Amino acid sequence: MDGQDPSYISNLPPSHYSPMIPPLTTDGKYNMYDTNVNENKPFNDVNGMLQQIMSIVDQSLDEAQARKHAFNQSRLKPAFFQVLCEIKEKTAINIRNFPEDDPPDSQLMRLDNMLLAEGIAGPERLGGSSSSSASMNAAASINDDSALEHGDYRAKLTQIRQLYHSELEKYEQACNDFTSHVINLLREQSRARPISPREIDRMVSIIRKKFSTIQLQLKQSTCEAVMILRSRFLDARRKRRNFSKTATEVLNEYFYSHLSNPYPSEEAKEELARKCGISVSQVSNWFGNKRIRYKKNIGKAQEEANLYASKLANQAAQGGGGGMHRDSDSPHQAESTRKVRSRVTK
DNA sequence: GCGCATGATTGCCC
DNA sequence: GGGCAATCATGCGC
Repeated sequence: MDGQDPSYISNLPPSHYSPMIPPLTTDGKYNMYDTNVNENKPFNDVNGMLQQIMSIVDQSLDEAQARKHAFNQSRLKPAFFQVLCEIKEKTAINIRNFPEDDPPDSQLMRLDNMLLAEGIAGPERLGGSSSSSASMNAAASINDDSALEHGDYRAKLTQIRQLYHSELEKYEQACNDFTSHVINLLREQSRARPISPREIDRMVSIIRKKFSTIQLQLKQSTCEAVMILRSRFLDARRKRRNFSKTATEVLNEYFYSHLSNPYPSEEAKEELARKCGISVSQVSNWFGNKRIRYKKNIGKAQEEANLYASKLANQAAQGGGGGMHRDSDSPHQAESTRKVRSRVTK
């Protein structure tokens, strides 16, 4: 197979392309004296026909329509059509020259994946990005300012999503309109010149490819907008906010009640994060800072340790407790402190 | 405005 | 990858 469109072969009857061909006479020739044909029309000789076709663009719409109708009725049209088929075959202006389908665009796939991950493409979900919403929720719950920032972020993300979908819809509509317009045009033209259905399909795929390039640009700029929004949000988060008093108390209670080993497990960090309304990494930061600053200022830390120790003792006496497991209750506090001190001064 | 407190970041080590 | 240490940047009380 040489890739040639099987429906486009020069020895096929012209009727293969056009249903508007006049009927054949008994001897196999076209009826040149069809009663429907106006004998006064200039399409009755080849030269006149060519001149009329060449000048059709200079005519008004009505005149051109009338001329087209006259051409379609002409006795010479089948022969003319046959000639065009042969010319087309000889000059190889046919399907074999079309390139094969391109492989899926990796850039497009990347953009699609990103838009999906950010919650821009795909089904709408509350809270926007799944990847970032968890940390944002944690950060946002700590105070009203960041809650506002988070709400603002989500609102802007929703705005981007809506804009993206409305633009996408517009492009798809325009693509469909343009495609059907071209299909109609080619079908209309196929009455006068050889255009196979496969060639029309090819043209449709070319148009769709052009429109997908526009969509690619839309996806690209949407991704950029999301990235900018995200970096702005993260910048805003970088502005330090002190933890709430309760959060600091919860963290300190854990720290001083685990002085012998102030290294919360991943589970403990998660529980502390949940209790304090902060993220796990913020808990890690806090403990990192606390350990270092405790070591650096052991005197002041000792006072604080005693404070929390007596607090915990009171809680224990009342049958309460912090709710989290402690490895050192108040009677052992001094011992724990000593352990840490020895660890510090090693 | 200044100084301290404190959360976050960075670079290094294990 | 977690922890440490230094540092940055901001909050906050005075």
